Amino acid sequence: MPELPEVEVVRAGLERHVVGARVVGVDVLHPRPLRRDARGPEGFAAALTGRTIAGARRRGKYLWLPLDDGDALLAHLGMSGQMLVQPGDAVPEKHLRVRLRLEGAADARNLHFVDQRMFGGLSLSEGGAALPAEIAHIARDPLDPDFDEDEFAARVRRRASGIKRQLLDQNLVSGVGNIYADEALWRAGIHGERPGERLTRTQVLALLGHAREVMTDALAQGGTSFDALYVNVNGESGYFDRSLHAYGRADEPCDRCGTAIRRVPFMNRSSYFCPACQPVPRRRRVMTAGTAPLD
DNA sequence: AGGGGATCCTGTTTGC
DNA sequence: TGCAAACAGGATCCCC
Repeated sequence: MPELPEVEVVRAGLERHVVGARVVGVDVLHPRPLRRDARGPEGFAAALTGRTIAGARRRGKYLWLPLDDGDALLAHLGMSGQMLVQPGDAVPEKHLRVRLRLEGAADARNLHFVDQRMFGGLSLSEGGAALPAEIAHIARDPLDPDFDEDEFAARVRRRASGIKRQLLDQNLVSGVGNIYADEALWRAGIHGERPGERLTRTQVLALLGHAREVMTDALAQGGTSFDALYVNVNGESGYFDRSLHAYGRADEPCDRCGTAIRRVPFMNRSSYFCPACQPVPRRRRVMTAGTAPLD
């Protein structure tokens, strides 16, 4: 599942392989990944044809390719999206959804948007070269030098919402997904259901530091594919096998204290945590039906 | 307004 | 063996 490190690997690969290329044709094999583009599949294809890719940028889990005229091709990988740079005669992947035929870059090939589950997508953003308006609401990510830690801590501490939900709120901080959220919380020794307003500023900043660290570590390992011909991301960076302490480790011993890692449902997915290192917050007293209200 | 749950997708895994 | 349910989850939408 592409979170920030995986998307950054893709961005770097695109920068290397497709910047300078001109789009000479667009083949739309499935309309769904273009649902965010008001032009529709045909309009998207027509509008993109003839443009030249001028760069490759990223914010959080979004990436965009600025075009030479100030517009941008905006992309999100969703959960299963891939951007593959392929030779012109490549056999289409099973889940190939959109193919950009390229010409003119140093090693011009075709760019394939492959996405099994199609939570991801592409769109053409008018005037979006610097920052697409469609993602203006997405916060900076922890690896962005302009990320404002003080503001982040202040906002988190103003909300009653659980800290994991806040970590996943792309309006507060971007790039963190379910996996790295659990890992950062494990490293910080904080339970994801702790209300933001009950954390100290120091705790929030430490947690943010752990999130940054776990993503930097993953990036360092995923970075080995920078030189690969194909820009690829499928969540199998190798990082997952070696370095995860919490995510996906239900019933396995905690690497820090040996207590069995627990899995609980969370937002239609799962949260993993160590019940000893990350104690479940005590519920505040709730009025029960039989309790007389205070006068 | 903030909080929290539902929804979209498809392929794989698990369970009866 | 076969079918159905559960599961994976980023972003958005909707209701309270």
